[in-house]
Amino acid sequence: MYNAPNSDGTVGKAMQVLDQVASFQRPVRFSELLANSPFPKPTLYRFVQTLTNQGMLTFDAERQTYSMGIRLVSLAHSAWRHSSLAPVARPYIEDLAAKVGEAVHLAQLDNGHVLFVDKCKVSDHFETLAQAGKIAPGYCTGVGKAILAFMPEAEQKKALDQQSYAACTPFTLTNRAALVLELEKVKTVGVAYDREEHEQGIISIACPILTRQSRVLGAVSIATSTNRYQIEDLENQRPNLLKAANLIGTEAELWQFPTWS
Amino acid sequence: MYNAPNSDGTVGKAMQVLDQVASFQRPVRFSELLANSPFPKPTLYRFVQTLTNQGMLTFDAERQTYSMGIRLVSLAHSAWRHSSLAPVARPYIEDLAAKVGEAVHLAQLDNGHVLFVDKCKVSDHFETLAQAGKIAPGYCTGVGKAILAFMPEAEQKKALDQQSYAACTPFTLTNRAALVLELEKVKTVGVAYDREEHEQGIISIACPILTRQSRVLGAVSIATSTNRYQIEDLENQRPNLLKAANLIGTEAELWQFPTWS
DNA sequence: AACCGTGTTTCACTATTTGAGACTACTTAA
DNA sequence: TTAAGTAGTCTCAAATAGTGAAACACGGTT
Repeated sequence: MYNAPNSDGTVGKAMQVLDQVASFQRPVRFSELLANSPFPKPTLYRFVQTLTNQGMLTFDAERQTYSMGIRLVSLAHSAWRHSSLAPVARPYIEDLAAKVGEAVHLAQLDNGHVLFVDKCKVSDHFETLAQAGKIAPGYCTGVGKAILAFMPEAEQKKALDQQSYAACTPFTLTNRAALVLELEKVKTVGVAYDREEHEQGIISIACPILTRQSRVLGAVSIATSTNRYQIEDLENQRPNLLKAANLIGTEAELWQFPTWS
Repeated sequence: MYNAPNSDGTVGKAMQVLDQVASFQRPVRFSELLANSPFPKPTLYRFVQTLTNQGMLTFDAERQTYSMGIRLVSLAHSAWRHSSLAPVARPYIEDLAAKVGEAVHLAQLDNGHVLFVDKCKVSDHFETLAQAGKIAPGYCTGVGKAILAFMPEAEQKKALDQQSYAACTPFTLTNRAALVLELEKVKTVGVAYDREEHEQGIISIACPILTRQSRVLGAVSIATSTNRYQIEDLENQRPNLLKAANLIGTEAELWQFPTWS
């Protein structure tokens, strides 16, 4: 997903290795990495060593396995605090979650994929950290469609090319044409719906977070289960959702001008 | 802090640049970076370009500023899930926080510095993400001392060399000898106290999380303010703290976690 | 028009990366 | 016990990628 067609140098390759380790979702041995690696043995070996030195990976000497290093957690702390909408949006999504009594998601788009940067659910607050950082496809989620619909055309085109259009559920839009049509509707209506397109039984209403210049920063959504509500019920929350998105948008804008206005 | 005495190659330098951007705690212009950089202009320029391509940094074209990229958030998500104590410890520290009604911290040691991987505070649950990833010194925090005291001698020596021994408050132990003495006490007593050594008005009781083989994985602490309680009051929570640490230790072991050193 | 401060590009020079292969250490099979 | 196998580490000449002084482009000031 990140491995650009033409890599940029040694650093790019190292990042590729990082991704690879991450993709295993568990501690991994050198030989396992090697088996799925485009790099020859000594090259991969050096990368892994370097990354370990740097704290981007950690090596368990007992088990001879590598996993993601905690330096990443600390770098990401910084990223989250200073490059995501989450810190400014926090009070608003909390508020919204409390008001509607359902899960509220906050997302940004990252290379065509929806990155959940925060989540707020009244019933169990502690799911938060586990969810922030999660990645989902853009073409079949409410937040994804909301962001895509409001992107500048050139960027949108690029992002649309990156979607897989795999059928997550029977309701998923599985081709680009259908998605484009849907996005047009989203743009005129102002909100996007996820009608069980990503996960069966889960629906959501999402709207983009825009600056005053109509640049899309991210999206907020209210998600719920079909056991409890239907799309029509979510529709009732639309004013609340729009208000929250609007507040976040204006505040984020202010926050982007720290000293020099 | 991470830039090993002798850097490892291009990748190491790139990471150094990442750290530098992170250290600004805000979007930063190229020239600002250049001013504090050991690298000549074009070199730095290329690094910044590469890192941006890779999604490790993001560039705001309007404002001409760089900040940490959201790819880091997604990589860190993986790190947090698979290489930190947090996921296993979560239920226990929540439980502990609820029982004692004070903030509970969970930390690991990373290159001599305490990395807070989780935090739980009954009054406001949502501070969590903002706190996880925070870095504090090892020599003047409860969790830091608890971890240091129980480290294998060789590693401990290395970690002690990395402390700055700066006086955060009038109560800080400001030299290695004093700290070593304290650590010995900690080791015999089994818990460490932070007597306003890091921040004035903040005290804590901390204890290490150990495996059955007495390998130290991290530490938990209960922190409070001197406005409400004294060290003696925290002492009463000792059984609860030890029990939680013990439970986390055994559970973490089952999960077969890697070492961090 | 001349000047200055950013940010970007060029290009010859050089240091780093590269990877086939050799080597070690440890495990399994005979 | 030795032989064969497997995972991990090291070496070194060749190739590549990184380096940075200098020069360029661009917008804003004086």
